[in-house]
Amino acid sequence: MAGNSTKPGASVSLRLLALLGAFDDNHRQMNLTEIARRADLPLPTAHRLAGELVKWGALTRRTTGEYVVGRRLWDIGLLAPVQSGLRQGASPFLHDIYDATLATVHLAVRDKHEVLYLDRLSGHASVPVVSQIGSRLPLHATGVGKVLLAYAPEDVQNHVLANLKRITPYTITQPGRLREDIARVYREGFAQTSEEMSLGACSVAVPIRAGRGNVVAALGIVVPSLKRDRPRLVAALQVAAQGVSRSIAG
Amino acid sequence: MAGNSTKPGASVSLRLLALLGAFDDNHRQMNLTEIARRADLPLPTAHRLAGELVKWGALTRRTTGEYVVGRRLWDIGLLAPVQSGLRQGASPFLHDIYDATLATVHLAVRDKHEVLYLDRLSGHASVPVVSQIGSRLPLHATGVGKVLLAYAPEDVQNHVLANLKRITPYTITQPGRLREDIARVYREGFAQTSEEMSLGACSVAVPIRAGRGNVVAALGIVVPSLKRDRPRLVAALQVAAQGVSRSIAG
DNA sequence: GGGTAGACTTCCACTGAGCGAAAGGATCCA
DNA sequence: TGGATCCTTTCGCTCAGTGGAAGTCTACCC
Repeated sequence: MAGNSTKPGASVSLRLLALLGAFDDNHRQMNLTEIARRADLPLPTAHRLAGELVKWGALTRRTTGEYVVGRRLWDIGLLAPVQSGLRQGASPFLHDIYDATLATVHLAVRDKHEVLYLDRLSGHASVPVVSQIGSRLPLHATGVGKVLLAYAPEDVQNHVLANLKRITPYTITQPGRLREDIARVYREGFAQTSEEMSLGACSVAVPIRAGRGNVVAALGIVVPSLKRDRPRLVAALQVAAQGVSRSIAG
Repeated sequence: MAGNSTKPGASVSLRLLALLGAFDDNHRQMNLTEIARRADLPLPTAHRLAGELVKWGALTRRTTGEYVVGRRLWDIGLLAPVQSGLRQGASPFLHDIYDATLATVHLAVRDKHEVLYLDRLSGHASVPVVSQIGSRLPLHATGVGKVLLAYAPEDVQNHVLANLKRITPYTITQPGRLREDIARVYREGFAQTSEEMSLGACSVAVPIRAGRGNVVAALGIVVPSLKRDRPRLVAALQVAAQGVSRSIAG
């Protein structure tokens, strides 16, 4: 850019985007100093750029001085065709499952080596869960994640199996055990977890297939405990998954 | 910016943001020429900037050459605290209404002189409606809009009443009639429309209040026709709106 | 009330990043 | 073959952007 930049090669655009990229799931609200640090920009630069973003509506500045993502960016973000066909097709079936089970229901896809949550339904009485629409969680510790992992290409499986991070005491961190687990998922057509992602939460999930069998997404629910409910939950999920498949095929 | 710009005063940031701003509800997918025209940028400039946005993930380029909003922007947009308290608090109640009525359910707020849809539920059998999450519609032609208008400050009401655009043959375009209508809404606590926004769709809506009475949002449903169902629908909505109020207060 | 620390804002001289007219491809259709 | 439409690249000019430094503001402590 112009002038005496300390980092020639970084364009204004990149700086601006770096500034936006400083926001994530765990940093939804930051003061100027923190943004500058995370975006790796000098403070005056961050100040100027953030000011422009605020003026346009991409960011909003709270009265406390902290910055948050603005409504205009929310607007534009919603225009993204992030699986919009899948999401729209699946929406009614998510309700159906919710009605039948009153559990938190998830629709997720694999994004590289993580689960990306596309949609989520939860009611008055559902277990509190960490996932939010748009958030990403590890493949190996969630129900939908295990499903997506079971049907993922081998290189993805290998990468994930080589990096099993412990999240709770019950997270599966031995590659061998997880490999067995996802082989079972592949055979039986559903996955389950027991407090592997968060204590007090168990989950069941099934694949959603498009056309001639390839898995494009996963449908799952989170409940406080599985006990003898599992067959019923799996059945409900499988019926719904079939419906979603038909819906996105048409 | 640097160089021989034809429009001194327009910073890179503004150009970049103008490029993003070219996308809206009716322009989710555009070729380079159209983006350049809508953003009011020379084509080579648009090309360069769009390239940077694509590289970062703010836009995605389809194989056809058309640009769409990218997943990364979707991600970041979802971090916006756009009434997230309201949306989370209201979500279970939207389900309740959906379960009770099987109609399309809306949660909306007023954004300046328009309705902004925050959330929407619709099922297998719902009437097709134009609204989407994040979209804006006129205040005077929708159920939720009339509610929000009825409780809006006088200057907003005046502005809207002075600009009543006809959308269907049944849209109310006479200021006098609409003023009466919203006075009735204020008195009776609910609004209705009959094919004023789209043919074959009627709606009922009620206000959601925060704390000591001020209206912060509206809850509405869309059905093919009202007939004698109205009292039942209004009752369901009012119960849910009470619940939302309590939920966001706590 | 003086001192110190931390975060935010403004200033300004230097300069290379960004600009866009123009030219060059690519693709399509008649 | 020739025109139409869209996309991509080039290149020399120049001013928008940069960030160190200085100034402001608030909070907290002794």
